[in-house]
Amino acid sequence: MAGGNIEDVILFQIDKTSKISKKYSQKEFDRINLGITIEQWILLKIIEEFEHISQKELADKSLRDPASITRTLDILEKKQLLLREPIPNNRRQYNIKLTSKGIAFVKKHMKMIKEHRKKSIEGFSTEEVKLLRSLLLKIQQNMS
Amino acid sequence: MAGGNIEDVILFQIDKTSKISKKYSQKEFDRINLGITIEQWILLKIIEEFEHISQKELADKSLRDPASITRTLDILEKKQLLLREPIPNNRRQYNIKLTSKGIAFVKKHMKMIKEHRKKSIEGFSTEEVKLLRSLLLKIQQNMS
DNA sequence: AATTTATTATTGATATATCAATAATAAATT
DNA sequence: AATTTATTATTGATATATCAATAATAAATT
Repeated sequence: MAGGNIEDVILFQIDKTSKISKKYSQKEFDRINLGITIEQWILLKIIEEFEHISQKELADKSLRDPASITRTLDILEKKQLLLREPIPNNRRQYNIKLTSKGIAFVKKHMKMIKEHRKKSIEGFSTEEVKLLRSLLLKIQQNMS
Repeated sequence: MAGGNIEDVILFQIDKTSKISKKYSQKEFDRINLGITIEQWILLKIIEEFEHISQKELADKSLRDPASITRTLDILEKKQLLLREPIPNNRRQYNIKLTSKGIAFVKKHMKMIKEHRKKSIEGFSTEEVKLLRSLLLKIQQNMS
């Protein structure tokens, strides 16, 4: 193994794996004219999980910048998939919630998403998945 | 393990790991006023490895879009770290090469980059690194 | 209670990501 | 050799990423 080859760098392979996987899913999204991006889907999914959530929490959970969340929420709000609900006695935050259209949207496409997740670890043993997860968490700790 | 938690999704953890690592490196870049981004560094590194390379090849190796490469190269050319060298008898491609300033730049900061790579897999056995790499490659194949 | 500090969301600026369209031209085909 | 096809780099449009600055206001301190 040559020291100078970027393909030998684990962080490069991690990024590459993430890019390839996102491209795969985005192509499937486009193929069925889903009308949203991967990043938008992830936000919808997080909101669905937590029922209601602030923009700050969304930024933290998705590891994105609050500014970026603001803009993506604008898009999803325009698509009527979610709404910013005012919080009584708190005029600094909103409760971000899915609309009924948003809930139906997530429900409708969850099966496809689960297939992508499954496909990614096809041929893996339970042990391998566990090990992979623990190694990834270890890197996250190392870089935090 | 609940089925509905996005943190349990391997692809999510892979992306998270990549984001955390990039943020770590970018912060270090900014701390020493390096003046470039991670993406820009990666291009410089690939060009350094291959000595000269076309934009198409750069796009393939970095898994980025040719349009994105065009724009990032404009920035790096303005910084005088690289140049687009015309190829005789080929007016469609360029040879992308580092300038002497670019070569010196990569050489100067390579030590820091190697420290980041090392830090990411701190506490890993040789076996674990090998296994992690093979699992990542397997996911890449699954999603290709 | 008044003042100070910290937090949240937004906007502007700049870089990156991706698709589609285009121009130039190299490569393949007839 | 002339024509067709494929490839490469670029530009425009739109989405995302990040930092810095800002406004609003909640929380903490005096």
